[in-house]
Amino acid sequence: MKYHFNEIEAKWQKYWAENQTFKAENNSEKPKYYVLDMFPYPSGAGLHVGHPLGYIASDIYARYKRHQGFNVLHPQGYDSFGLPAEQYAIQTGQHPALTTEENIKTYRRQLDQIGFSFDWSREVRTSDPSYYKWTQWIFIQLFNSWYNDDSDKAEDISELIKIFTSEGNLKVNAVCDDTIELFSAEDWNSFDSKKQQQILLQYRLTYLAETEVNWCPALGTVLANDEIVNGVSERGGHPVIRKKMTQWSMRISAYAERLLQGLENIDWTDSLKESQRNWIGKSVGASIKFKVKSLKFKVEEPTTNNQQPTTIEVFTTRPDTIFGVSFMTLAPEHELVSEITTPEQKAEVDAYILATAKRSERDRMADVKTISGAFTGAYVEHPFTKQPIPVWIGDYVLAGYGTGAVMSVPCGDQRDYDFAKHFNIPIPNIFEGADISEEAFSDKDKTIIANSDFLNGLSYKEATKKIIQELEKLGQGQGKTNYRLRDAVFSRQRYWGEPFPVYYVNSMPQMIDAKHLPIRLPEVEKYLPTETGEPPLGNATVWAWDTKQCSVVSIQLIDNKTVFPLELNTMPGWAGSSWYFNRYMDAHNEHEFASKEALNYWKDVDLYIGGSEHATGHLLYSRFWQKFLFDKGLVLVDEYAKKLINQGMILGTSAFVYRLNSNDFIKPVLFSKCFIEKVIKEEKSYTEYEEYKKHEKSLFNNVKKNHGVSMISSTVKSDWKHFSPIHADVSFVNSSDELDIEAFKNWREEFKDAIFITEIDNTYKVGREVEKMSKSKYNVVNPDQICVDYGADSLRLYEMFLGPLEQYKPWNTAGITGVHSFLKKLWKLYVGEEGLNVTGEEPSKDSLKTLHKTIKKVAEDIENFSFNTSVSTFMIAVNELTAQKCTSKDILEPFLILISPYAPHIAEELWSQLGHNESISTAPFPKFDASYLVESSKNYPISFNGKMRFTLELPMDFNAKQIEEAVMAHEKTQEQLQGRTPNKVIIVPGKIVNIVG
RNA sequence: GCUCAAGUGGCGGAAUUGGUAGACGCGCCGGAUUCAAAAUCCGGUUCUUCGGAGUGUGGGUUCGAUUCCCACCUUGAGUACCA
Repeated sequence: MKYHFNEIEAKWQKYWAENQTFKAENNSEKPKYYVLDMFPYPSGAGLHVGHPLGYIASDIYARYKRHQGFNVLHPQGYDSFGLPAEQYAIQTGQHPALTTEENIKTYRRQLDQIGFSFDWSREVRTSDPSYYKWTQWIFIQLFNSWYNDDSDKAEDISELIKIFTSEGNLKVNAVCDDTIELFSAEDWNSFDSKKQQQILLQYRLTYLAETEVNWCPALGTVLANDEIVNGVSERGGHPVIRKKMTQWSMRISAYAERLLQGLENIDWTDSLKESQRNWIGKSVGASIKFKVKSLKFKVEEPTTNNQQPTTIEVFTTRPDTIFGVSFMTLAPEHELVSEITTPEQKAEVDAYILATAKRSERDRMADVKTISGAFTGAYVEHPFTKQPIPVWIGDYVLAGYGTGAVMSVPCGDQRDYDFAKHFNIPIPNIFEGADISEEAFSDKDKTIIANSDFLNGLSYKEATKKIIQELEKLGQGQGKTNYRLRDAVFSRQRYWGEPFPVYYVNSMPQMIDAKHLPIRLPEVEKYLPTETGEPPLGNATVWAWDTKQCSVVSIQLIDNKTVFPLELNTMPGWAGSSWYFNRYMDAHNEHEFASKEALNYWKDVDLYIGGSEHATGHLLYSRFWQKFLFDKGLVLVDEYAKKLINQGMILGTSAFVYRLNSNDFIKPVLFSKCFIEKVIKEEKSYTEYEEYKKHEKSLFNNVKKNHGVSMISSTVKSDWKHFSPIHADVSFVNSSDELDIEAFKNWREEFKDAIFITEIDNTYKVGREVEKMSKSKYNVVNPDQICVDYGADSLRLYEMFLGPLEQYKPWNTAGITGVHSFLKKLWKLYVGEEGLNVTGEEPSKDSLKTLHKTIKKVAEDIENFSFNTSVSTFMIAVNELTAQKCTSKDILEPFLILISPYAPHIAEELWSQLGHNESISTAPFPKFDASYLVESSKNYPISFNGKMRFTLELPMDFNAKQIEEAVMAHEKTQEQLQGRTPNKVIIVPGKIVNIVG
């Protein structure tokens, strides 16, 4: 009986589906274990061999945990809202829901054929109304919450209203907009409803605000910072400009400190935690207020009735250097710029602002070295020396960070230093013993302050502490911690996303009552923005909220009395993926996003596997939402994933043909790899060069003869080095790098008549290079064909065998024959020509040893996520058992359980052939017994000065003295020593012998 | 620039606490089987001037270093005027 993998795999995939083998129950005697893969977006291209890598690893772990007696939750679903389906809809008119449905079908078929142990009964899709109902619901909870810094958690907005009603906002310690005005209870109660709503918006965890956004005109949408790469959109590479728009934002900044601290308690990779720390960007320093002088030496008289002079607030991490301030710099966008600029400087300042606004983010980044700025004509007063300090604007100061203003200390900050040099601003030195003639001195640890009044002689730490005290006394500053983390824009001008459960009364946003959710995505004629520049939902005809009927009605009924316009933006991609891991616990609950019982049972994800590209997007936002849900008592843990592993990317091995760049040939001329290599060698080796010249001659003669080219012009020869490598589809190339010329010719019209300059043996060899796997590089390898040719078990084993899970590694289909023939050997160990080979025979000592060392190694490997080494271990074990002619059921049966997480189909089949009626999936993992590994002797490596020269078999129970005697008496020892007496003999019993001297 | 990974045969990689470097597989070479091919099986495969040398380079610690320390080089990823 042969190993018919296709039949076996189809049979067991059907069995698992029909018997719901991997369905997880929400209550069980067994301990729980939750294994999760990062949410896939079902793209139209389907899976390539790189995608399942993480899924295979998590599947092995999930199956292993079932063998260990855990109740395993291993779900899968789709992050099915997103831009590609929408862009396809724009191009073809096909509804994104249809495209998405088809893509999901393809994905599902591909996933099923690899034999994953997913519990498909819990599948979720973010674009399904029964799912996004709860995304909308969470949005409403965020809207109805504010962040109380005193209790350090989110609280209900009704609590805040109570405080406002009874005592105003003077004592409220909340995370809110910076521009909040102070009011008393009387003020609050006298405000009209609109004003009250405006104020509350400044506190809510999701709020509507005019924000400067990254607007991409080509896509007609706003992009998040992490969707922009090098100043252009990540998708499509379109230019991005800055624009002010009214947008929903998420007050993630409220959670900055907790998101940072939370990293200490989770077992995620260090590089990922580091990225999140950088992204949160905590810096400790002080905020300092500088009073603006209208005239050069006089503080401006208060003009408003609140009796406060205009001040500029700065954030600095070096308040200790305050006596080194020689100018102030504001971002050109700073709101005080127009107010403080003097009439004489107005023209210059306006021109500068205009120039910087025109420059795209990309331009600004491209030339960081160009120093530019303008003097406003205004001065501020130094809080201690009372000296005037000129105020400049410069685009090296970012409006979005800190207060958008810096106190410039050129002696201590390189950018301030460069700016001062460029504009001839004085650079006072306030550091003892520091040389600032060439560059700024920014070493905090070596700082000793000088020329700074009461700070003289102090270190950075001492001076910082002292100056903050002094600033507080003056009421002009305090210690402050700043975070780089910005509030996240939550509006997208797109169609294919979650609609907001929001309508507008008197231009103020109102939440639709949760009981009317979901608010379904309306139908539209076109998926583009409207002619007036509104988002695609502006095309919807039935998109207004009737507050009487509590339903979505035609926009023609809008009267702004009982029928109001609905929000036209949709939510971003990260909305649905920020909480899906909780939904899997209770995927079909219609009354709650998940029941208390389910949440209490599963609690959190024990193992989360996915790509590191989500480090600062999904993985930060989802932690934020989880913390919010935790504050509201809706989930039981504030970090949802205990352990997270990043799988590395599988890279493609691209194939290249080399086209000669010459106009002398009408047809493309493609050169085989050997010529290219010779060209490279040309400069290196004379003999090679001569040989190559001979080649060249016969080559061109050949070209002339076969292709009727009568002349080779001299330009061709001078252009000889100029080849263009062109990607060839890897499916035309065999394992010896030979190109299927006919297939290549038929591939694309332009190559139909191409002239191929082959190797001497008439084969055409392609060049190879490792690159990211992508359609455009024609190096994508599809798992479907591999499953047909070698089977899913081979694919699973091979993906693991390639190398460590976390590493980047190139795919090479040729190598799969190794694991495939291993599976055939495994099969043969159990099944012979006439049927099953397995007997009730007593196992041999050697076979027991093989089994138990395999149990030990495989268990350790899985615990350490070292799946590649397990595959080697299986190979070794099968080689050994075959050599031992092992037929014993006592060995072969437990061995199947070991391999079942990796190659589940073959394991199930052989398991059933051994007479089991139940699936192998929950068979208990074999127990390791160390007694089978005890050796009676050890083959000692005998080293001389650390170099191993020979080995010597000695009894295990020899002590150091006996070993030494045996070694010294050995003839090879004497041979090595050549009469010398060793200085020292190091003996580690059971390990090594090292003779020194 | 900064942060984080990683550098081992022709290739993917192994060596878990410092103790026989190159396991396992691919590829390649030789052989068996076959009319032939595929498949299968067996043997070999770091380099070598056959003394040895050897884990990116140069130092160091140690009886002993792929493993620990210092400096540097290269590659990849992330981030970037963050005050």
